[in-house]
Amino acid sequence: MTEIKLTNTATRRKEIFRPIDASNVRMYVCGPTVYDRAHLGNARPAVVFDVLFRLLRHVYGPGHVTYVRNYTDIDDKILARARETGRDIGDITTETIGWYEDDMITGLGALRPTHQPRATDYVPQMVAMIEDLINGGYAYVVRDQSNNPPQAYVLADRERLLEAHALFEVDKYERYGELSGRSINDMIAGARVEVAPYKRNPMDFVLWKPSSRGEHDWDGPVVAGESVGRGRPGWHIECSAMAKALLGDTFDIHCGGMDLQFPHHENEIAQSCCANGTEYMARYWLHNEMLQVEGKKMSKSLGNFFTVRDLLDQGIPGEVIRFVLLSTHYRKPMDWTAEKAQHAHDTLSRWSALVHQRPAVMSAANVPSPVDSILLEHLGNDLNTAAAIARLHELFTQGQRPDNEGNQALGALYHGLSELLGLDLRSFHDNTAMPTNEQLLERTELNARYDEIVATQIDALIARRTREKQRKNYEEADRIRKSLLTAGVTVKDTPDGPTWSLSPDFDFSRLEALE
RNA sequence: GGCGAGUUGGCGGAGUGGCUACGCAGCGGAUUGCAAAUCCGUGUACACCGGUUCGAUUCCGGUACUCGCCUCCA
Repeated sequence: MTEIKLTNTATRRKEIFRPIDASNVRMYVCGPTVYDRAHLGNARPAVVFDVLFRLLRHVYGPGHVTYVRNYTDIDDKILARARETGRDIGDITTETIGWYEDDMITGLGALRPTHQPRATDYVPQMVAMIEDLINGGYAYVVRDQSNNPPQAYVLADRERLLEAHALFEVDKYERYGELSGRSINDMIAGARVEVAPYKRNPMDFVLWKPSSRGEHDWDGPVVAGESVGRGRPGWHIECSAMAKALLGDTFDIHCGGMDLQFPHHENEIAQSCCANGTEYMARYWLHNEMLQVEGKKMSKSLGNFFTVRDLLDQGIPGEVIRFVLLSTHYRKPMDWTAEKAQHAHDTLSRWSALVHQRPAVMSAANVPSPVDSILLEHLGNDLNTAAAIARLHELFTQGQRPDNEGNQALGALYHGLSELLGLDLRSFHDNTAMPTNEQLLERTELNARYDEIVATQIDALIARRTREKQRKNYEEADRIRKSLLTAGVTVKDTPDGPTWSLSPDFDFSRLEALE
């Protein structure tokens, strides 16, 4: 059996993965808050941990891995969006979830997780967990009686202000801070947390909070026969409750972005361990590093981000996005650049062209075959997707041989790529240059229509050249190709006929001048 | 202020206490009517300063720089 090693944030070491129950390996990934399109940074964990899911399925069997990725569908940002647009919250979240699945599953080729729970479907479980925490002495209920309520509150909300918060008391969990390597004292020293006079410790975090509008709320926890009041769950308890409901009190692997390590994951551990009475929540904690765009941090507040849909709409195939995301190890910061997209595109084009040329490989594509052991070894080594891709390059070189050995190498390339990295070369067809960042930003629907007209004219010219070639009139054929090249159109002859691609400096007006 | 990560050849990007990563680009050659693709060959890279060692890019310590988290964020 392939050995899988994973870098465990909890121990800061690379460890050999040993499942709690090999017949049901359980993993949880913190999913998106569904109020808007997923951006490129959201795609990184979705793609990287999809590879982990594929690897676990390969090693333990597809029926023996349970993968949960949640949807946070109740949150301040969603409420704000509903208020801004006047739309129903359920409409917004349902639509956004549809987008997410279009982008990640259809667009980027991620497998559908076993369960994709919506937080709002698990509120009773959250309430029960909060009750356990309060009854166990790990959490407390306070009423916010501060004299200066935020301006946002209107008179009608005054009553709500007296509704209670349920807070987790971090001092009651001695291992608080262990995952992120912080002590509570350190955190307080440099914390920029809101000063909330009703907190026993500034680091205490909310489990249940009153709704400011009395809408979209639920019956709260009941302690000693008395209700805490209507409201909604805090963000952290959502994941604890969903993980418990679908994976059990403890499970194998918990994944998410580095930025969630603290406070989100720290809080999840505190809640789950205290409520469930367990030593640990998950055995292995995996965190992916952040993604930047052209050397700058991508963040919503800076407004410099691309959504996955932007890239897909503007001519970058999902396979290219996925390839770029996997070409850097998940624990390293990675920079998204247009140049990388171009390189990824060129590589996939070459691989796919060769695979398409081999009937033997194509006809065997649907037949299961052993995955290349070196490839598997790289992936088992803490998801070293970059090394795995290097191995695929080697298989590609071997695959150039026109004999059976070449076919086998190519078959290994094909199968490894499709099964473990999630990239199917058969569906990859693209011959255009990747857009530059400027083009990405400027392209519009109008441009797309314009491109179509250009394509028609280029096709016509190439057809002319083909005719001239057939008449062995090479001079004329070369003249046409050279002219196209001047305009930024590169023509290549392949066994299946000529294809063309545009260079970034393609200029339609120069093409017209040739006519 | 607290916590943490990183710095590899022109670029991207793995990895290792001594042995070619890999890809792109470049250069030389082969092949193809010419191109493209492909093939072969080709680069004494590991931020800096110390230490450990027979030997360090790889381990330890320090310096510099970059970045992230601590606040909704993957």
